[in-house]
Parts: sequence; structure tokens; C-alpha cells
Amino acid sequence: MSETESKNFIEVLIDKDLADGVYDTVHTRFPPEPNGYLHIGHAKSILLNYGLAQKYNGKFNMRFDDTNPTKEDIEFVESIKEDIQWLGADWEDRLFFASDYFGQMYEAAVKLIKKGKAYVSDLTAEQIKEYRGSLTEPGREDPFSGRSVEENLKLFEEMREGKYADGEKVLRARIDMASPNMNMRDPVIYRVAHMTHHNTKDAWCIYPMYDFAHPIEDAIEGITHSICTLEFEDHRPLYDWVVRELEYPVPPRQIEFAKLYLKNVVTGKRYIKKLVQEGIVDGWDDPRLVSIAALRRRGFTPESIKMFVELCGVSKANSIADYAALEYCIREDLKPKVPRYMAVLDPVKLIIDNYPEGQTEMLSAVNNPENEALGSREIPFGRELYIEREDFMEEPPKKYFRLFPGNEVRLMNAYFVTCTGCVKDESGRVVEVHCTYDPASRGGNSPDGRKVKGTIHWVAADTALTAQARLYENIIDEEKGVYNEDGSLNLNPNSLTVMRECKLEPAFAGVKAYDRFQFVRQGFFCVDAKDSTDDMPVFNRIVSLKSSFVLPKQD
RNA sequence: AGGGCUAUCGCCAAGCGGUAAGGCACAGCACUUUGACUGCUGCAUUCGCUGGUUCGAAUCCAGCUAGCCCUGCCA
Repeated sequence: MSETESKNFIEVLIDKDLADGVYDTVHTRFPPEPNGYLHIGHAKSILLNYGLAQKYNGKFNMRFDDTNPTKEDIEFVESIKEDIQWLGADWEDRLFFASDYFGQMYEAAVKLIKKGKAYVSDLTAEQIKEYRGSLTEPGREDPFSGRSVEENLKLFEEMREGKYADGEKVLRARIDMASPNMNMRDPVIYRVAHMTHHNTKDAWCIYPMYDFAHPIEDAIEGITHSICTLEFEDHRPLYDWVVRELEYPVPPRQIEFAKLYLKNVVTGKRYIKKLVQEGIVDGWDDPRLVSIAALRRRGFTPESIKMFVELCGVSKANSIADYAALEYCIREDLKPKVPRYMAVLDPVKLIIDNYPEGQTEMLSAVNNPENEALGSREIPFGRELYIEREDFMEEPPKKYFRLFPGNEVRLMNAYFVTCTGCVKDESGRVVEVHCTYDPASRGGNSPDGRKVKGTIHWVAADTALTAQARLYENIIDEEKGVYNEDGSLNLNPNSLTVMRECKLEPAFAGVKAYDRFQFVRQGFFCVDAKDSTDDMPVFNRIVSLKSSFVLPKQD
């Protein structure tokens, strides 16, 4: 980090805390509930928390906030850990479970009861809601709030012993039923739930609520800055109340920031669930989604996601980032790192009429002109090749630099060729493009120094690998689908995926996991590792090609 | 008795009383064995609105307006 780089508001707050001596270190955490898969929004939180710990030479904890067994599953624990490790956030030996603190939380509740700050209520959920009042009316005193400390202690003990059914009794914090902040109107801090917990099994039948548990978890672990999203802003007074009443010597401080949303992307869990159920997407890791697993499958690197998160910045203003920014990041990251092979997504034959029939030769190609360390490869060349269908036009518009009758272009790494015409089938579809080559231009340069304006990708017809290309569109944009007024999703599934047979140069054969064929025409990789096999690579081209080879606008 | 938060270019985002950083996107030029990349140039006389304070306001004050969040025994 350079000195001139501006700090985000969280860093400013931390600097002040450090300067004021509120804390002498920085300790952050990422506390997901294991109830689903992580997505790009979580990545922001993970990288923010981990980044802060690193920047301030502090520590970063991994913690599963598993206080509600009705929603959680061990299945998600492993996937979350995997995603975080993939992103590069290192919790070292500090992996915790909120459920490991249930004993301490119970004791904390007892302490509150003894201080007269909590009481057991027999009200039903409906009654509690009713007594809570509304946004404009104050709540009414819980009729059970007058119970003595002894009685509360006894009742709470009985709750823990399993004497009461789910919902029969709850423990409430005694704060202020007339508070304008609903969270302060005697919030429930413990409920009864006879259920097997993925971690503590049947040890408990009462579970703490988030508002009570979270500050305790933070305090126990010595967290200094508890960073969460904006919707918890109203909970901060309660968070502070808990750490104050429990008298923790170094109370953690909660800081809220705005979530990261992406334009034209489905993020809601219920929508994703619907997409999966209806078979519109493969599952939670479908490349069109933005779960960490999907991004990984799609070819994004941890570095690119980190870059994206940093590019977006941290603030308290609700915002929606452009997908283009994410694409920019993966391009930047992959640019110098990956070999750039040639591929043809929508093949059409190119026949070189003056090239000897039956002859082939090997040509050398640099793998990445911006990175000599990536070396070079030998690629076969012959009389019949495949080129991109859109690289030929019988009647070219102005400023079209590629193949059209009479025009000369360079076959990248090979020869100059001049188009002589094409052959069409009955329907008028071009089936062959013909040309002649200049033998003196081997390697891609003409000895007489003449220039060509276009350079196109190609693949030798008889040695090309055939692949199934699955071309994806993002789930939501103006044409592919829209949200209805009732909130449901209206999609045209057929528009979202196009299967196409494409041609790859033989260099692909040596690559086991074609894991990043991002921009085929630009020589970047992003192959769907999940589906690829040695003889039939399958790759996704989800990110649109950056303006290259797009026809110039007609004016 | 409602409360909290936010509002600076198409999208993010600095700025914290001294006269609007940066990135993405977009456009133009140059370069180019990927129309990519790279380089250069352009892109808010203006900071949600209206008043006020001040020599000076995006920054302070007042009043509006808009958006998001809050009435789970979810997190």
C-alpha cells in the first residue's frame, strides 16, 4: 500500500482507535452461518476482514456462526472453508464455531438474569410480536417481566433441562419496550429448540439468538473490529448493550459497510433455488451464477476477485457494481499469466488453393508475447484450415480488416493469405472460403515489407481438436429475463446457453484442466474444468469478448 | 414516537471550509503478428433540492426530497 493511497472509512476508524489507545491491535473475523454457499458478496467481506488484519499486522479468525440448528448443515461448513482458502484468506489455527461457546453464553445469560437484565417470558411468539408495538407505537411491558431473579434463574435452568417445549418460554433482555429502535424492545436472547445441532448434537435444547451470541463470540475471541453489513446498523446499540452489561474488559466495536451487488446478476437465494429447481442452471456452481464456486468454475482467479473487491471499494452507500469491472479484473490478471492459444468458436473451412495437397508443416508460436517465460509451441499447418465464420465477409462493410474477396490478411503465426472467394450451399450459407498464400511470408511477415491490417486465428483442419463450447449469457439482462412485479423471475432459458462445436489447436491436448479460457479470440483460457475430458474438452465462454473482432458500427 | 443510514460523472469512489483524485465504461488518435494489449487525449464550472453562515461551502447550519434497512422465538 502506497502512502498516497486513500484509506477507506473503516481504516480511518481503525487508525483513530489505535491512536486513541482503544485497542492496541487489530483482530477481525469472518462469521458466516453455514446455511448456504458463499458468493461474490461474501468475498468482499472475507477479503476486507482478512486484508485489514494483514494491513495492520493483526489477526483474522474464521468462525461459523452456527447458533440456529434449524437452518444449518455440516455440508456447508466444508464448502465455505474450501472457498475461503481458495480466496487466499488464511485463518491459520483460528477456526472457531459459535456453538463451542454455548456454555459461556449460557453463563452470560445467567449473569444477565442475576443483574436483573433478563427475564423468562411465557408469551407466545404472536403475543411477543403484539406487545412489541409497531414502528410508530411503543411496545407494552411483558406481563412476565416482573419475575424475581430467583424465579428467572430457576425457569431458565428448566429451559436448559428440556422441561419446556419449543416456543413455550424464551429469555428476554430487559432494555426498553418504548425504544424507537425495535431491536431494543426487550429482545429475545434465548429460545427453546429441541433439535440436534450439527456440532453440539443433543447437548443443548436452548439456543442463543444472534444479537446476544455475536457480541459474546467477538469478545471471547478478542475481536477488536467486528465488521458486518449495513442492515445490522440498528443492532449496534444492542451489540454494545450486551458487551457492556457482560462487562468485557476490551469491548469489540461493530462497524457496518454496504454489501456488494452486481448488475445483471441474480443474487437472491430464493431465485437461485428456483433456477436450480427448474433446471435452468446446473446448480449452485453454475457458471452463470456468482457463487465463489461458480466463479472458480468459470475461470476467475482468486487474484482477479481480490482485485475486483478492491476496485469496488468500501463505503456505506448502497451500490451496484458493473459486471464490466469484474471482467476487467480477470483480463488484467490473466493477461501475463496464461498461454494464448488459438481457437475457432464458429468454424468455417479455409482452403489454401496454392498450398501443396497432403503437405503439412510445423510452425512456431510464442505462447504469450507479454511473457517470454511461457515459451513457445509448435503448431501444425496445412492446406485446409478452420477460421472463424465471422472472419470472412463476402461484402465487407467499411473498415472491415479481415477476409473478403481480394483482401490479404495474416494467419497468426503462419502466412499471409489473399482471399479469392467462397463456396456456398443451396441455402446460401458459406461452406468454404478460398485463398492463396504467400510462401515467402512464413512466420507472418512478408520479406518485401508489405503490411496487412488484419490478423486472424486459425486451426489446421485435420489436427484440430473438436470441442463442445457452451456459450453462456449472464442470467439477467434486459433481453434474457426480467423480474416480474410479484418478484418472480421470467426467463427465456433457451437464450441463456448455446452449445456449439468449436475447433481448438492441438496445444490444448496437453492441458489437463482447461481452467481458464476466458477470452478465446484473445488467446485467454476458460474451460469448464468440471466437464472437460482429455479427448473432449468443454469450455465456457461466458464473459463477452472485449470489443475485438466485433464489427464496426455502421454509420 | 417512529428510528437508523445513504445521496459527488453511465457504474464504483476520493474529498472532512480554500476553489471537484482515481478506476471501470465510453469516445478519438497512435502503435500493434490477437480490431486485444500498450501509450496519449477527451469525458462533473459542479457535488439530491432550497435557503442560510462565510472573503470563500461538496465540505458548516436549517428545511425539504429520494433511496435502503428495522415490528423473526433468522443471521
